[in-house]
Amino acid sequence: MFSILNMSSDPADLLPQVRIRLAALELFGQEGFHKTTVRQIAARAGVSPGLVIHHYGSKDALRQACDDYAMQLTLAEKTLFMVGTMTSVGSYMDDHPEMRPVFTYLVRSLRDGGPVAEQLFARMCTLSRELLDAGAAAGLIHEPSDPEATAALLGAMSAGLLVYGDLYARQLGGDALTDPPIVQRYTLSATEMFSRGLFTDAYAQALKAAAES
Amino acid sequence: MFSILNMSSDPADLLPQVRIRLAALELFGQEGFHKTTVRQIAARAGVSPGLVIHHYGSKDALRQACDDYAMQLTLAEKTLFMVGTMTSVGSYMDDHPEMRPVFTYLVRSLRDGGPVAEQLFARMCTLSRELLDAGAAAGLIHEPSDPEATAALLGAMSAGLLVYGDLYARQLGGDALTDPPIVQRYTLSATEMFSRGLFTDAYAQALKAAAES
DNA sequence: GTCTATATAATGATAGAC
DNA sequence: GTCTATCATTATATAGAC
Repeated sequence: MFSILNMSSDPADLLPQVRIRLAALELFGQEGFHKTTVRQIAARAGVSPGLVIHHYGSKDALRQACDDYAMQLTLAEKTLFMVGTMTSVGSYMDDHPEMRPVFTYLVRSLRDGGPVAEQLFARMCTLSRELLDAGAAAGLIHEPSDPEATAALLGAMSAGLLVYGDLYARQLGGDALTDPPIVQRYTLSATEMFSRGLFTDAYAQALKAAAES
Repeated sequence: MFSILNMSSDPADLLPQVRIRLAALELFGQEGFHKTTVRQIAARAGVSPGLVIHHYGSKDALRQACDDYAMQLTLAEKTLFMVGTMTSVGSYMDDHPEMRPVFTYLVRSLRDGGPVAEQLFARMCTLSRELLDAGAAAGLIHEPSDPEATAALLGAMSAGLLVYGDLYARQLGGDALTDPPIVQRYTLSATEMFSRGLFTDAYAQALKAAAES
């Protein structure tokens, strides 16, 4: 029920508990956990500092609530956090603006380390592995000799692009990874790198021989 | 002069100023700037908290001193921080154990963001570009159609491997990226990915056509 | 449930003796 | 240069009125 009334875009319609959690999610994501104070969260949520603690017990427990909330939301979104689908993050955010703070929060968590980062990273590796297997089955991808290691490598690369997307874009004279000209150059160069490859055959064989010895 | 006496391995031989900076470098690198307190730094350096501030003026200025020190040391080390040479980091650290805290500090800085992270990232992109050009000139590497974007992509991937090397290794059942079995699997899978490529020709052409439209 | 006011602890930084 | 002692600020968390 209430499905028609759902999703009011006015924050004032939300319960204080929820406003507090959303405010914390935004601030933790933008400023980091340690730099964010309970008072800032309270101010942004429009409540008193005491109420923040009253509802969540402690600042740490509030972070846990944000972790749970963010992970729950992204478990439903399989396509996020993959190097191959990185370019579609921009349009996804345009369609789901309410997910932007969640995305920012998770990227920040990935940077800060901790349990959420481990979960996210493992998830990115699993997704990479699934895409790898599906692609191989469909004849789109050469089956790697060590799929597990290849998937983990793709996971680390995806994480790097997620965390350093802005620096990457700035290196190319843009503002964000989701800017159309940046997306274009990213897609073309990544496709090139992942198809033709970088190394010539002679170089690859020399490297392989050296590694196996 | 004093070259023969140089490099005492006993921390107690160092000036308090230097011990303080080294202690801060280690703690900032391991725990992060915000979580590290002046008192912790003082305790590790074996001095009083007051002396830390007396020598460096403020905690922020002390961080700046660590930044300068770490960057100065790595400017001399061209080979560090490259995806291609990632596997040699382990043996490099074995030969230069005094560089390990510096390495940890820089990886932490890369995670925390800020000016040092930007410098490091830009440097990794520049190094990637140089290796790309040199490899192309030597006939080891296919010249990319967009070398700048390709170098930036390699920079982001390198950063990801640096920051998530431990998670990558754990995903493969190891402890650290520098463990021999992990190095072996990394090298083989990366060589494969960067030579034969992942995508089949048909898939690559389809992707390229979609991106150019 | 929500607020105001406050307790308590820890922090960065200072002052002054030696 | 170095220490001890302390200040002033800020943080989380609590207590009690409404």
